Amino acid sequence: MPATAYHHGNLPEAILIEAAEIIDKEGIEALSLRGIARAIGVSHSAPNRHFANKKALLEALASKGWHEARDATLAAAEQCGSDNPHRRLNAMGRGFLRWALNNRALFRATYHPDVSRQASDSLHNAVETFAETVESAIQLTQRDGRHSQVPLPVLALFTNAVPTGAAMLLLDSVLGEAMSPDLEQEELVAQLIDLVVPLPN
Amino acid sequence: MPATAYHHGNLPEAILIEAAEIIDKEGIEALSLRGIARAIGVSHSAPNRHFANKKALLEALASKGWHEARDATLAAAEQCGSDNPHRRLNAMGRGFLRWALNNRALFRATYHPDVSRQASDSLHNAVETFAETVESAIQLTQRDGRHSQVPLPVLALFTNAVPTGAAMLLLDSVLGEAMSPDLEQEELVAQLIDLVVPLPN
DNA sequence: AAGCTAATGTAGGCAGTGTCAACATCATTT
DNA sequence: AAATGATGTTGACACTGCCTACATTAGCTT
Repeated sequence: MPATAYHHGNLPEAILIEAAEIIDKEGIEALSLRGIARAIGVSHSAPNRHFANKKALLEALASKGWHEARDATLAAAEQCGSDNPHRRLNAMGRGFLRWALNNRALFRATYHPDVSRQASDSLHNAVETFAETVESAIQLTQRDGRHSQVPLPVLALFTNAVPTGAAMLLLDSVLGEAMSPDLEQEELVAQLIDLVVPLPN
Repeated sequence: MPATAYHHGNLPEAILIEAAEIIDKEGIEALSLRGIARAIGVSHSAPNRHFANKKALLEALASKGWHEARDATLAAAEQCGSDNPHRRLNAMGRGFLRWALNNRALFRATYHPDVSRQASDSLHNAVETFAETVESAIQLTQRDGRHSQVPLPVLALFTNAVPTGAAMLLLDSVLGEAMSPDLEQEELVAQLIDLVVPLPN
Protein backbone atom coordinates (compact mmCIF):
# COMPACT_ATOMS: atom_id res chain seq x y z
CA MET A 1 0.00 0.00 0.00
CA PRO A 2 1.44 3.39 -1.04
CA ALA A 3 1.98 6.10 1.54
CA THR A 4 -1.04 7.99 0.32
CA ALA A 5 -3.60 5.64 -1.11
CA TYR A 6 -6.10 7.09 -3.51
CA HIS A 7 -8.86 5.33 -1.69
CA HIS A 8 -9.13 5.83 1.99
CA GLY A 9 -10.42 2.44 3.00
CA ASN A 10 -13.27 3.34 5.29
CA LEU A 11 -14.02 6.97 4.79
CA PRO A 12 -17.63 7.05 6.02
CA GLU A 13 -16.64 5.70 9.40
CA ALA A 14 -13.62 7.99 9.58
CA ILE A 15 -15.87 10.95 8.83
CA LEU A 16 -18.27 10.07 11.63
CA ILE A 17 -15.40 9.66 14.09
CA GLU A 18 -13.74 12.91 13.09
CA ALA A 19 -17.09 14.68 13.25
CA ALA A 20 -17.66 13.45 16.79
CA GLU A 21 -14.19 14.63 17.75
CA ILE A 22 -14.77 18.10 16.36
CA ILE A 23 -18.15 18.35 18.08
CA ASP A 24 -16.50 17.36 21.33
CA LYS A 25 -13.68 19.83 21.07
CA GLU A 26 -15.22 22.81 19.31
CA GLY A 27 -18.96 22.36 19.53
CA ILE A 28 -21.49 21.27 16.99
CA GLU A 29 -21.63 24.73 15.43
CA ALA A 30 -18.01 24.44 14.37
CA LEU A 31 -18.68 21.32 12.35
CA SER A 32 -18.03 21.70 8.62
CA LEU A 33 -17.76 19.12 5.90
CA ARG A 34 -14.65 20.78 4.55
CA GLY A 35 -13.10 20.90 8.00
CA ILE A 36 -13.68 17.20 8.46
CA ALA A 37 -12.17 16.47 5.06
CA ARG A 38 -9.14 18.59 5.90
CA ALA A 39 -8.66 16.86 9.23
CA ILE A 40 -8.78 13.44 7.61
CA GLY A 41 -6.52 14.55 4.80
CA VAL A 42 -8.89 14.03 1.95
CA SER A 43 -10.26 16.32 -0.72
CA HIS A 44 -12.89 18.86 0.23
CA SER A 45 -15.78 17.14 -1.46
CA ALA A 46 -14.93 13.54 -0.68
CA PRO A 47 -17.50 13.51 2.15
CA ASN A 48 -20.23 14.22 -0.38
CA ARG A 49 -19.69 10.78 -1.86
CA HIS A 50 -20.94 9.29 1.39
CA PHE A 51 -23.34 11.87 2.75
CA ALA A 52 -25.72 13.63 0.42
CA ASN A 53 -25.48 16.81 2.41
CA LYS A 54 -24.54 18.14 5.80
CA LYS A 55 -27.93 17.36 7.25
CA ALA A 56 -27.51 13.73 6.21
CA LEU A 57 -24.24 13.58 8.12
CA LEU A 58 -25.92 15.04 11.20
CA GLU A 59 -28.70 12.55 10.86
CA ALA A 60 -26.22 9.68 10.61
CA LEU A 61 -24.62 10.88 13.83
CA ALA A 62 -28.01 11.22 15.45
CA SER A 63 -28.98 7.75 14.34
CA LYS A 64 -25.77 6.32 15.76
CA GLY A 65 -26.47 8.24 18.94
CA TRP A 66 -30.01 6.93 19.29
CA HIS A 67 -28.84 3.38 18.80
CA GLU A 68 -26.06 3.73 21.35
CA ALA A 69 -28.41 5.39 23.81
CA ARG A 70 -30.93 2.65 23.36
CA ASP A 71 -28.27 -0.03 23.79
CA ALA A 72 -26.93 1.63 26.93
CA THR A 73 -30.43 1.91 28.35
CA LEU A 74 -31.52 -1.61 27.51
CA ALA A 75 -28.23 -3.13 28.60
CA ALA A 76 -28.71 -1.53 31.98
CA ALA A 77 -32.21 -2.94 32.12
CA GLU A 78 -31.01 -6.43 31.22
CA GLN A 79 -28.28 -6.37 33.79
CA CYS A 80 -30.80 -5.36 36.40
CA GLY A 81 -33.26 -8.10 35.67
CA SER A 82 -36.98 -7.66 35.68
CA ASP A 83 -38.19 -8.74 39.10
CA ASN A 84 -38.83 -5.19 40.28
CA PRO A 85 -40.14 -2.56 37.85
CA HIS A 86 -38.86 0.34 39.94
CA ARG A 87 -35.33 -0.98 40.11
CA ARG A 88 -35.49 -1.74 36.43
CA LEU A 89 -36.63 1.71 35.34
CA ASN A 90 -34.16 3.30 37.71
CA ALA A 91 -31.34 1.31 36.13
CA MET A 92 -32.50 2.37 32.68
CA GLY A 93 -32.46 6.01 33.67
CA ARG A 94 -28.97 5.69 35.07
CA GLY A 95 -27.78 3.86 31.99
CA PHE A 96 -29.14 6.54 29.71
CA LEU A 97 -27.74 9.43 31.71
CA ARG A 98 -24.34 7.81 32.04
CA TRP A 99 -24.22 7.32 28.32
CA ALA A 100 -25.23 10.93 27.63
CA LEU A 101 -22.60 12.33 29.96
CA ASN A 102 -19.89 10.12 28.49
CA ASN A 103 -20.82 10.67 24.84
CA ARG A 104 -21.55 14.34 24.58
CA ALA A 105 -20.91 14.57 20.84
CA LEU A 106 -23.44 11.93 19.92
CA PHE A 107 -25.84 13.17 22.55
CA ARG A 108 -25.73 16.65 21.06
CA ALA A 109 -26.33 15.31 17.60
CA THR A 110 -29.17 13.19 18.93
CA TYR A 111 -31.05 16.24 20.12
CA HIS A 112 -29.97 18.62 17.41
CA PRO A 113 -33.03 20.65 16.32
CA ASP A 114 -32.01 20.56 12.70
CA VAL A 115 -32.19 16.79 12.76
CA SER A 116 -35.48 16.68 14.61
CA ARG A 117 -37.02 19.20 12.27
CA GLN A 118 -37.14 16.78 9.40
CA ALA A 119 -35.93 13.38 10.42
CA SER A 120 -36.07 10.48 8.00
CA ASP A 121 -38.68 7.83 8.50
CA SER A 122 -36.11 5.30 9.57
CA LEU A 123 -34.78 7.55 12.31
CA HIS A 124 -38.30 8.39 13.32
CA ASN A 125 -39.18 4.74 13.66
CA ALA A 126 -36.04 3.92 15.61
CA VAL A 127 -36.76 6.66 18.11
CA GLU A 128 -40.39 5.73 18.37
CA THR A 129 -39.59 2.10 19.08
CA PHE A 130 -37.18 3.14 21.80
CA ALA A 131 -39.74 5.52 23.25
CA GLU A 132 -42.33 2.76 23.42
CA THR A 133 -39.94 0.42 25.16
CA VAL A 134 -39.21 3.00 27.80
CA GLU A 135 -42.87 3.85 28.08
CA SER A 136 -43.84 0.29 28.86
CA ALA A 137 -41.18 0.13 31.55
CA ILE A 138 -42.69 3.30 32.94
CA GLN A 139 -46.14 1.81 32.78
CA LEU A 140 -45.03 -1.14 34.85
CA THR A 141 -43.86 1.15 37.64
CA GLN A 142 -47.14 2.98 37.43
CA ARG A 143 -49.11 -0.21 37.87
CA ASP A 144 -46.91 -0.83 40.85
CA GLY A 145 -48.07 2.38 42.47
CA ARG A 146 -45.78 5.09 41.08
CA HIS A 147 -47.97 8.13 40.45
CA SER A 148 -50.76 5.81 39.50
CA GLN A 149 -53.31 8.55 38.93
CA VAL A 150 -51.21 10.58 36.48
CA PRO A 151 -51.81 10.08 32.73
CA LEU A 152 -49.09 7.85 31.34
CA PRO A 153 -47.89 10.34 28.69
CA VAL A 154 -47.34 12.97 31.36
CA LEU A 155 -45.46 10.54 33.55
CA ALA A 156 -43.39 9.49 30.56
CA LEU A 157 -42.57 13.09 29.75
CA PHE A 158 -41.51 13.67 33.34
CA THR A 159 -39.40 10.54 33.45
CA ASN A 160 -37.64 11.31 30.19
CA ALA A 161 -37.19 14.99 30.92
CA VAL A 162 -34.96 14.44 33.93
CA PRO A 163 -32.04 12.58 32.38
CA THR A 164 -32.38 14.49 29.12
CA GLY A 165 -32.65 17.87 30.75
CA ALA A 166 -29.93 17.16 33.27
CA ALA A 167 -27.52 16.06 30.57
CA MET A 168 -28.24 19.19 28.55
CA LEU A 169 -27.82 21.45 31.52
CA LEU A 170 -24.59 19.82 32.60
CA LEU A 171 -23.07 19.53 29.15
CA ASP A 172 -24.14 22.64 27.34
CA SER A 173 -25.93 25.26 29.33
CA VAL A 174 -24.80 28.43 30.99
CA LEU A 175 -27.17 27.43 33.75
CA GLY A 176 -25.41 24.13 34.13
CA GLU A 177 -22.13 25.81 34.98
CA ALA A 178 -23.87 27.67 37.73
CA MET A 179 -25.13 24.37 39.02
CA SER A 180 -22.67 21.51 38.69
CA PRO A 181 -22.85 19.46 41.83
CA ASP A 182 -19.46 18.62 43.24
CA LEU A 183 -19.86 14.86 43.10
CA GLU A 184 -18.43 11.84 41.40
CA GLN A 185 -20.38 11.25 38.21
CA GLU A 186 -21.70 7.88 39.32
CA GLU A 187 -22.86 9.28 42.62
CA LEU A 188 -24.57 12.20 40.90
CA VAL A 189 -26.29 9.91 38.43
CA ALA A 190 -27.53 7.69 41.24
CA GLN A 191 -28.89 10.47 43.41
CA LEU A 192 -30.53 12.26 40.52
CA ILE A 193 -32.27 9.23 39.06
CA ASP A 194 -33.38 8.15 42.52
CA LEU A 195 -35.40 11.35 42.64
CA VAL A 196 -37.32 10.35 39.52
CA VAL A 197 -37.70 6.67 40.21
CA PRO A 198 -37.32 6.05 43.93
CA LEU A 199 -35.98 2.65 44.79
CA PRO A 200 -38.06 0.45 47.06
CA ASN A 201 -36.46 0.70 50.50
CA MET B 1 -40.74 61.06 6.29
CA PRO B 2 -39.92 59.60 2.85
CA ALA B 3 -41.25 56.20 1.84
CA THR B 4 -37.85 54.65 2.35
CA ALA B 5 -35.95 56.46 5.00
CA TYR B 6 -32.22 56.11 4.97
CA HIS B 7 -32.23 55.38 8.65
CA HIS B 8 -34.49 52.66 9.85
CA GLY B 9 -35.44 54.08 13.19
CA ASN B 10 -34.95 51.13 15.46
CA LEU B 11 -32.96 48.59 13.59
CA PRO B 12 -31.49 46.66 16.53
CA GLU B 13 -34.93 45.85 17.88
CA ALA B 14 -36.24 45.03 14.41
CA ILE B 15 -33.34 42.65 13.91
CA LEU B 16 -34.05 40.82 17.15
CA ILE B 17 -37.73 40.48 16.26
CA GLU B 18 -37.05 39.27 12.75
CA ALA B 19 -34.45 36.85 14.09
CA ALA B 20 -36.97 35.38 16.51
CA GLU B 21 -39.47 35.01 13.70
CA ILE B 22 -37.01 33.16 11.49
CA ILE B 23 -35.99 30.89 14.34
CA ASP B 24 -39.65 30.12 14.94
CA LYS B 25 -40.44 29.35 11.36
CA GLU B 26 -37.26 27.80 10.00
CA GLY B 27 -35.20 26.83 13.00
CA ILE B 28 -32.16 28.40 14.55
CA GLU B 29 -29.86 26.81 11.97
CA ALA B 30 -31.50 28.80 9.20
CA LEU B 31 -30.65 32.10 10.85
CA SER B 32 -28.33 34.32 8.83
CA LEU B 33 -27.43 37.95 9.22
CA ARG B 34 -27.93 38.55 5.53
CA GLY B 35 -31.29 36.84 5.59
CA ILE B 36 -32.45 39.04 8.41
CA ALA B 37 -31.28 42.13 6.57
CA ARG B 38 -33.12 41.01 3.45
CA ALA B 39 -36.33 40.37 5.36
CA ILE B 40 -36.21 43.80 6.94
CA GLY B 41 -35.32 45.45 3.65
CA VAL B 42 -31.99 46.86 4.61
CA SER B 43 -28.52 46.40 3.20
CA HIS B 44 -26.70 43.16 3.82
CA SER B 45 -24.21 44.58 6.25
CA ALA B 46 -26.45 46.91 8.20
CA PRO B 47 -26.81 44.40 11.05
CA ASN B 48 -23.06 44.55 11.60
CA ARG B 49 -23.46 48.13 12.79
CA HIS B 50 -25.41 46.84 15.77
CA PHE B 51 -24.00 43.39 16.39
CA ALA B 52 -20.29 42.82 16.16
CA ASN B 53 -20.84 39.32 14.80
CA LYS B 54 -23.38 36.58 14.57
CA LYS B 55 -22.49 35.20 17.96
CA ALA B 56 -23.20 38.60 19.48
CA LEU B 57 -26.68 38.55 17.97
CA LEU B 58 -27.30 35.09 19.36
CA GLU B 59 -26.09 36.24 22.73
CA ALA B 60 -28.40 39.24 22.63
CA LEU B 61 -31.30 36.91 21.93
CA ALA B 62 -30.18 34.61 24.72
CA SER B 63 -29.89 37.53 27.09
CA LYS B 64 -33.38 38.70 26.21
CA GLY B 65 -34.56 35.14 26.71
CA TRP B 66 -32.98 34.78 30.12
CA HIS B 67 -34.49 38.03 31.28
CA GLU B 68 -37.94 37.10 30.04
CA ALA B 69 -37.66 33.65 31.57
CA ARG B 70 -36.61 35.16 34.85
CA ASP B 71 -39.45 37.67 34.76
CA ALA B 72 -41.98 34.97 33.96
CA THR B 73 -40.68 32.81 36.77
CA LEU B 74 -40.51 35.54 39.37
CA ALA B 75 -43.85 37.04 38.37
CA ALA B 76 -45.43 33.66 38.95
CA ALA B 77 -43.73 33.52 42.34
CA GLU B 78 -44.96 36.97 43.27
CA GLN B 79 -48.49 36.24 42.25
CA CYS B 80 -48.41 33.13 44.36
CA GLY B 81 -47.21 34.78 47.50
CA SER B 82 -44.71 33.30 49.88
CA ASP B 83 -46.68 31.63 52.61
CA ASN B 84 -46.00 28.12 51.36
CA PRO B 85 -42.64 27.29 49.78
CA HIS B 86 -44.00 24.30 47.89
CA ARG B 87 -46.79 26.27 46.26
CA ARG B 88 -44.33 29.00 45.49
CA LEU B 89 -41.74 26.79 43.81
CA ASN B 90 -44.49 24.96 41.96
CA ALA B 91 -45.78 28.25 40.60
CA MET B 92 -42.27 29.21 39.53
CA GLY B 93 -41.85 25.96 37.65
CA ARG B 94 -45.16 26.44 35.90
CA GLY B 95 -44.30 30.01 35.03
CA PHE B 96 -41.00 29.01 33.55
CA LEU B 97 -42.39 26.12 31.53
CA ARG B 98 -45.30 28.17 30.23
CA TRP B 99 -42.88 30.82 29.09
CA ALA B 100 -40.63 28.30 27.37
CA LEU B 101 -43.50 26.68 25.49
CA ASN B 102 -44.87 30.02 24.39
CA ASN B 103 -41.52 31.53 23.36
CA ARG B 104 -39.71 28.79 21.57
CA ALA B 105 -37.42 31.09 19.61
CA LEU B 106 -36.00 32.80 22.67
CA PHE B 107 -35.94 29.55 24.58
CA ARG B 108 -33.86 27.95 21.85
CA ALA B 109 -31.46 30.85 21.82
CA THR B 110 -31.26 30.70 25.60
CA TYR B 111 -29.94 27.16 25.50
CA HIS B 112 -27.96 27.43 22.31
CA PRO B 113 -24.61 25.67 22.84
CA ASP B 114 -22.73 28.27 20.87
CA VAL B 115 -23.85 30.91 23.33
CA SER B 116 -23.13 28.80 26.38
CA ARG B 117 -19.71 27.90 25.09
CA GLN B 118 -18.37 31.38 25.62
CA ALA B 119 -20.93 33.61 27.20
CA SER B 120 -20.05 37.16 28.16
CA ASP B 121 -19.56 37.99 31.81
CA SER B 122 -22.76 39.99 31.92
CA LEU B 123 -24.83 37.10 30.62
CA HIS B 124 -23.04 34.76 32.94
CA ASN B 125 -23.88 36.93 35.90
CA ALA B 126 -27.51 37.31 34.89
CA VAL B 127 -27.95 33.58 34.63
CA GLU B 128 -26.10 32.96 37.86
CA THR B 129 -28.26 35.42 39.76
CA PHE B 130 -31.38 33.77 38.41
CA ALA B 131 -30.04 30.35 39.31
CA GLU B 132 -29.37 31.45 42.86
CA THR B 133 -32.85 32.85 43.23
CA VAL B 134 -34.37 29.59 42.12
CA GLU B 135 -31.98 27.66 44.29
CA SER B 136 -33.05 29.47 47.41
CA ALA B 137 -36.68 28.80 46.62
CA ILE B 138 -35.72 25.16 46.26
CA GLN B 139 -33.87 25.26 49.55
CA LEU B 140 -36.97 26.52 51.31
CA THR B 141 -38.96 23.53 50.11
CA GLN B 142 -36.17 21.28 51.23
CA ARG B 143 -36.23 22.74 54.72
CA ASP B 144 -39.93 22.08 54.63
CA GLY B 145 -39.32 18.39 54.09
CA ARG B 146 -38.94 17.95 50.34
CA HIS B 147 -36.16 15.43 49.82
CA SER B 148 -34.44 16.83 52.85
CA GLN B 149 -31.57 14.36 52.77
CA VAL B 150 -30.51 15.03 49.17
CA PRO B 151 -27.63 17.47 48.53
CA LEU B 152 -29.08 20.80 47.46
CA PRO B 153 -27.19 20.96 44.13
CA VAL B 154 -28.62 17.60 43.12
CA LEU B 155 -32.11 18.64 44.07
CA ALA B 156 -31.63 21.86 42.14
CA LEU B 157 -30.45 19.99 39.08
CA PHE B 158 -33.48 17.73 39.30
CA THR B 159 -35.87 20.61 39.74
CA ASN B 160 -34.45 22.57 36.84
CA ALA B 161 -34.09 19.58 34.57
CA VAL B 162 -37.81 18.86 34.43
CA PRO B 163 -39.14 22.08 32.91
CA THR B 164 -36.03 22.55 30.81
CA GLY B 165 -35.94 19.00 29.54
CA ALA B 166 -39.67 18.85 28.96
CA ALA B 167 -39.63 22.05 26.94
CA MET B 168 -36.77 20.76 24.83
CA LEU B 169 -38.43 17.43 24.24
CA LEU B 170 -41.76 18.99 23.33
CA LEU B 171 -40.38 21.77 21.18
CA ASP B 172 -37.44 20.26 19.40
CA SER B 173 -36.89 16.58 19.81
CA VAL B 174 -37.81 13.61 17.70
CA LEU B 175 -38.55 11.92 20.96
CA GLY B 176 -40.98 14.65 21.88
CA GLU B 177 -43.12 13.96 18.85
CA ALA B 178 -43.38 10.37 19.93
CA MET B 179 -44.53 11.57 23.30
CA SER B 180 -46.74 14.64 23.18
CA PRO B 181 -49.51 14.19 25.70
CA ASP B 182 -52.91 15.01 24.32
CA LEU B 183 -53.73 17.72 26.81
CA GLU B 184 -54.37 21.41 27.00
CA GLN B 185 -51.08 23.17 27.60
CA GLU B 186 -52.07 24.54 30.97
CA GLU B 187 -53.23 21.15 32.16
CA LEU B 188 -50.02 19.52 30.97
CA VAL B 189 -47.91 22.15 32.67
CA ALA B 190 -49.79 21.69 35.91
CA GLN B 191 -49.61 17.92 35.98
CA LEU B 192 -45.95 17.86 35.00
CA ILE B 193 -44.77 20.39 37.54
CA ASP B 194 -46.86 18.75 40.24
CA LEU B 195 -44.66 15.71 39.77
CA VAL B 196 -41.54 17.72 40.60
CA VAL B 197 -42.94 19.87 43.34
CA PRO B 198 -46.00 18.19 44.82
CA LEU B 199 -48.54 20.58 46.24
CA PRO B 200 -49.50 20.15 49.89
CA ASN B 201 -52.85 18.33 49.89
C1' DA C 1 -29.20 78.90 12.47
C1' DA C 2 -24.93 76.78 10.68
C1' DG C 3 -21.66 73.47 10.95
C1' DC C 4 -19.31 69.58 12.96
C1' DT C 5 -19.18 65.02 14.54
C1' DA C 6 -20.63 60.63 15.48
C1' DA C 7 -24.07 57.34 14.46
C1' DT C 8 -26.25 54.77 11.09
C1' DG C 9 -26.79 52.70 6.53
C1' DT C 10 -24.65 51.22 1.78
C1' DA C 11 -21.49 49.10 -1.65
C1' DG C 12 -18.03 46.13 -2.72
C1' DG C 13 -14.78 42.73 -1.73
C1' DC C 14 -12.49 38.61 0.63
C1' DA C 15 -12.22 34.16 2.61
C1' DG C 16 -14.75 30.20 3.92
C1' DT C 17 -18.67 26.95 3.25
C1' DG C 18 -22.12 23.58 1.00
C1' DT C 19 -23.08 21.56 -3.18
C1' DC C 20 -22.71 20.25 -7.87
C1' DA C 21 -20.66 18.58 -12.37
C1' DA C 22 -16.76 16.82 -14.84
C1' DC C 23 -12.86 14.13 -14.50
C1' DA C 24 -9.35 10.61 -12.37
C1' DT C 25 -8.29 6.38 -10.10
C1' DC C 26 -9.17 2.10 -8.40
C1' DA C 27 -11.73 -2.60 -7.04
C1' DT C 28 -14.57 -6.00 -8.54
C1' DT C 29 -17.09 -8.69 -11.63
C1' DT C 30 -17.42 -11.02 -15.78
C1' DA D 1 -8.02 -8.75 -19.39
C1' DA D 2 -11.85 -5.51 -19.98
C1' DA D 3 -15.67 -3.21 -18.36
C1' DT D 4 -18.21 -1.05 -14.92
C1' DG D 5 -19.39 1.10 -10.82
C1' DA D 6 -17.54 2.90 -6.53
C1' DT D 7 -14.59 6.19 -4.60
C1' DG D 8 -11.75 10.38 -4.61
C1' DT D 9 -10.28 15.04 -6.95
C1' DT D 10 -10.71 19.43 -9.13
C1' DG D 11 -12.95 23.45 -10.28
C1' DA D 12 -16.91 26.20 -10.12
C1' DC D 13 -21.12 28.66 -8.22
C1' DA D 14 -23.94 30.81 -4.87
C1' DC D 15 -24.20 31.92 -0.34
C1' DT D 16 -22.49 33.47 4.25
C1' DG D 17 -19.86 36.31 7.88
C1' DC D 18 -17.18 40.08 8.13
C1' DC D 19 -14.17 43.90 6.81
C1' DT D 20 -13.09 48.57 4.62
C1' DA D 21 -14.36 52.65 2.26
C1' DC D 22 -17.98 55.65 1.36
C1' DA D 23 -22.88 58.03 1.85
C1' DT D 24 -26.43 59.97 4.54
C1' DT D 25 -28.38 61.77 8.48
C1' DA D 26 -29.33 63.07 13.58
C1' DG D 27 -28.01 65.68 17.23
C1' DC D 28 -24.92 68.59 19.61
C1' DT D 29 -22.00 72.92 19.70
C1' DT D 30 -21.29 77.36 18.85
